[in-house]
Amino acid sequence: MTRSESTRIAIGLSAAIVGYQDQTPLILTVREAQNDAAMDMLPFGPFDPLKHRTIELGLRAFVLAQAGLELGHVEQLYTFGDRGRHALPDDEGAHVVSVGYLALSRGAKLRDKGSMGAGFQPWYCYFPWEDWRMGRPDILDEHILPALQDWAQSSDDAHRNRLKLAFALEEGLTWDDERVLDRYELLYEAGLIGEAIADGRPSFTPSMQPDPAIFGKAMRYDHRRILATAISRLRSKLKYRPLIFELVGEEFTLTDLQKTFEALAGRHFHKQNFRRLVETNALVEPTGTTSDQTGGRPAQLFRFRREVLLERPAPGIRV
Amino acid sequence: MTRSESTRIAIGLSAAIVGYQDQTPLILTVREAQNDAAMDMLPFGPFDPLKHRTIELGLRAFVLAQAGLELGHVEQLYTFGDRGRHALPDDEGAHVVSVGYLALSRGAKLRDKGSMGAGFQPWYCYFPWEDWRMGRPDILDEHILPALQDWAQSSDDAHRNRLKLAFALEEGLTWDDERVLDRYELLYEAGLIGEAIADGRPSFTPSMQPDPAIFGKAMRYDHRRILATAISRLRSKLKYRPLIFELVGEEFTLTDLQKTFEALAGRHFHKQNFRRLVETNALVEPTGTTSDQTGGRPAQLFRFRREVLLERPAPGIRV
DNA sequence: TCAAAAGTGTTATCCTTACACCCATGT
DNA sequence: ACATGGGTGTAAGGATAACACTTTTGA
Repeated sequence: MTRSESTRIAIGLSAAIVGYQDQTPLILTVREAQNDAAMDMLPFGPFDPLKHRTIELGLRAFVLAQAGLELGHVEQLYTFGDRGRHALPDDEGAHVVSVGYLALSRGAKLRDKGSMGAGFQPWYCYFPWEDWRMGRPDILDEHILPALQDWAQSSDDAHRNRLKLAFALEEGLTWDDERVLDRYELLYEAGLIGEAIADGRPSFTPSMQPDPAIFGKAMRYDHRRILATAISRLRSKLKYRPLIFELVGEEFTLTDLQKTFEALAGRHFHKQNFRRLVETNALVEPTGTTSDQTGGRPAQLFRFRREVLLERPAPGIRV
Repeated sequence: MTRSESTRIAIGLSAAIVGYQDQTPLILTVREAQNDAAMDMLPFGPFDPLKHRTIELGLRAFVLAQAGLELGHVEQLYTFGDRGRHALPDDEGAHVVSVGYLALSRGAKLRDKGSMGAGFQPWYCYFPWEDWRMGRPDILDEHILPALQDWAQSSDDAHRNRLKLAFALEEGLTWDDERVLDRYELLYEAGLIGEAIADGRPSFTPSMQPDPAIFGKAMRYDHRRILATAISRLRSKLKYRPLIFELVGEEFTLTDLQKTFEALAGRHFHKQNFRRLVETNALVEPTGTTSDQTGGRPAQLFRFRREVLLERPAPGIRV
């Protein structure tokens, strides 16, 4: 109950900053050379309560300073305090608690190929199995699930059941786009991804480095876990908050909007139902103009009806 | 990006530990004498990463040491890092980041009247306007809403709209039992509750101390805000996770279960619909025995079907 | 005239909500 | 007999999921 015995600890901030361009959800990563390969991380930095009144303000400031980005919606994800969570290169015995954030940013542009430093990267290159827009990914049945099943065989019931639910392995279960974190954690525990090997976990297939085309690109520290948390949260929140409008332009066609939504959710939606939901919830209003950039019939342009925020308790698109 | 420049900070843990007895949701508070009154706080203490591998383990340990309680379900709520969040009595310039937790505990017993120290207290004595089980609380229309409306009159549109949504002030809007935090924050911003006065906020009615029978009992620091967050989270989570079974005994009647649920949600549910949901989701199974403690027809006893956790992706009771 | 994409009408189904009613026990 | 609380059937209304179809442009 006494406060004075507290240990002094360093607070780190990690940010999953989401953008969107050309039907591709993007995530801001910092790329670093590492013995003739490259390693990605999320932007992260210290939180200094002397300089910033709240953690969120600290985050906005360091992202602005480091990447020149103004953030829109920002929300806290989770605070990790694991001691042996990761070995820091410059760790002189500081104990680190790290606070993860999700943020949205307009006008993101894809990183130049081969560039280092900060840049936006398609998020599915870290989670290829999460993109079902071209149908169920082949890598699931060809590589991921066999490897996971192998591991589960020699594991316990609890693991087998988590596997069953997270990957919808039984008749009657359906793939839940929100379970990104569950699936990532299972892959980690099974020792199938780079981070597990880096953390010195007993790997089930220790002989080979996991193929990034199958198991995704590894990230430094636990940053891919934070990203998984961010995607889970965003996919879930889109259903009851109009966050999607922070990623499209001021004016957009309904197809634009749907494509953006589908890119984030990683799956397709029924066109008519999507439109009805948007209309029923009064989320958009026509601008009166049309766009002929479509290739076919020109599309009506819409804008976000900001007023919904004042009218409805939970405006979103639950599909 | 460099870690070494981090400021050293103390990490505090605050826990909202929920129990249940006799149709009353309880919360563990620590009561302290304060110039011939008493002041309640949540149990809180420092997190020491040298002693505990994760924050959650640290929390379990300090609750066990301090209150002798074994916790069931534990989940993180939010991390606050406000500089001027509250003045600590023994603050020698330490900057505090505090991590809030929600936890459930079986077998809680109501605090002895007048006792000091740790004990379970009905949570509605901190939020009397949140208990709608005996109908819409009179204090809302008689005191709370008039005071809030007064304040909103001299405030801006954003405040008026938040007020409208949080308290369902218009035809077509319904009281949302999950918006506990929204409502608390409005009362705080309006300067209507004790904490706002303690924090030196400009009070709208500075002349009188708020009546605890109307505006609830104040708590130390921002602990009532953490409790509001906990209630919001718990009410929401009950709808898709079977947490309710951590608060009832091994065996229970369906009416017991419903009463517990209603106590937490702060409102009544349709008996048949509640039962159908419990049955449809296969959450319980009959033990085959009956209880004649009921006063009327003896009731069948049920137990939680643990297997649902392995079968269904999101088993809960959405009413 | 055809391809491409926009945009719409309608139905079958399920889930939610609420009504009204019956049942088994103690006093 | 009747009060008390346990326990159930069923119908109305609304939300959801999917079908197939028409419209408007550019090439």
